[in-house]
Amino acid sequence: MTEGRREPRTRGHRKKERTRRQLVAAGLRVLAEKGHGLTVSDVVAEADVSNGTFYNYFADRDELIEAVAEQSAMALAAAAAEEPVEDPARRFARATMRMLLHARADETWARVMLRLVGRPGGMGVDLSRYLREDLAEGPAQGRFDAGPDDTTLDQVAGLVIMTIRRMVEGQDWPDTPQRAVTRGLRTLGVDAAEAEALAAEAADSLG
Amino acid sequence: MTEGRREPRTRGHRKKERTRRQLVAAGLRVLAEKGHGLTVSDVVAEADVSNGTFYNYFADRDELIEAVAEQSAMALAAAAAEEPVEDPARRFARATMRMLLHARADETWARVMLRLVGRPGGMGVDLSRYLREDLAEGPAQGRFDAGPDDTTLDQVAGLVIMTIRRMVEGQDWPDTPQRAVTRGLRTLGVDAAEAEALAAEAADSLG
DNA sequence: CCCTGAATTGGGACTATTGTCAATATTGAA
DNA sequence: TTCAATATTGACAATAGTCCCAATTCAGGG
Repeated sequence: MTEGRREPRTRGHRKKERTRRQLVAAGLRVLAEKGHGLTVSDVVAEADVSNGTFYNYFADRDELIEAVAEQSAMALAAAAAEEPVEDPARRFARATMRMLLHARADETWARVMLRLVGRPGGMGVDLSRYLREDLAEGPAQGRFDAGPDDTTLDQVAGLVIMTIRRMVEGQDWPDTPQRAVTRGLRTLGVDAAEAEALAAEAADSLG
Repeated sequence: MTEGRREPRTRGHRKKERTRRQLVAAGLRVLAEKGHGLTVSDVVAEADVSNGTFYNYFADRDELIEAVAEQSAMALAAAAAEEPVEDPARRFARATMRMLLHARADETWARVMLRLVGRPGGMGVDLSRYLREDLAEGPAQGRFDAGPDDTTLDQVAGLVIMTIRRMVEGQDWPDTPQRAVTRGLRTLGVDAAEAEALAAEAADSLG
């Protein structure tokens, strides 16, 4: 959107890009260790660059966190995409379940994802993207009853977000992820029985 | 949770509580004027108290913003509650539409609401509360097909949040609020035709 | 191959803001 | 009036974010 350093053109520039990766990697480590009290000072110390350099790559502290989260989310999405699951509904169920279980297992990550909702560009990038792909194929295969219009996408993404939120708040039950996945499938037009079955299957094989 | 000064016991203490209201009021003014670049210094200057006093009432800057947002949301909810609308479905449609239109009209407010999602206690308080009331009556009147279980609540709240988000990002259409309301009603079990009608009615009378 | 100039990145001192704390002032009750 | 509890204050420490200058890199022309 704003800058998005695309396609480093020269090999020199490409080498410079390493600094950004250093910062993101350092951010990930610091975030993992100190949870949410992440400090720019910590990160630059860990990455072994100066304070000023940090702001050459990120507008503010949150933008680094966002980058870390995006990388994390992408790793998850990539893992989901590697599975050769044909049925879009089943793929959706598995990807969503994977995300919810990950959120439950790693609270820091979950909180970061939640914060992303309140950020300008965040999340339209990660969460939605990996959902949109599944949603697009559904109707073509007669799996879902509606195309992935904006509102449907909002609703499914919103369900995931609010479910993560519920888990972070500790107001969840053991079957919260499964119920959320069931809801998501039903929202997409999968009938009740099948939605239950797919969600249960995903919960069994991933949980 | 932590302290929560509840029920001022003496009239003197009650008088002291005025400081908090001063701060929230000042926060509202500053927020309205300087948008998001709100500063604690600005607020304490506006409220005419010292820096230290601020932190007697709020753990950090965001907590004040949260309080301001909560007050705002509550005002909205109160306005909705005053209307003598019997039908829970219609009431839900109107309240939700009101919120979405408000978000569209006041971007600062919308952004603040979005940030609330990523905060510890925020939002479970405001958005959910005013929805829950409507959701609870629906089944009793045979209006909705399901009780307000956690997942349903998550899904409706999530839809509202993501719709606000879409509007803030500028990726909305003129009929985005109406479509979101329709979706919300359908999620609650209202049939398609009726959902359309109620959403349209709400859009007409409030827009 | 080596200059040169433009452009980009790195550095770190500096400013601004947030958040802490111990001392002080105010309040309510006895 | 005195005491205990609580609110207020402003100086202080920690952290975020800015800015300008030095170092590096690249392209192009001797």
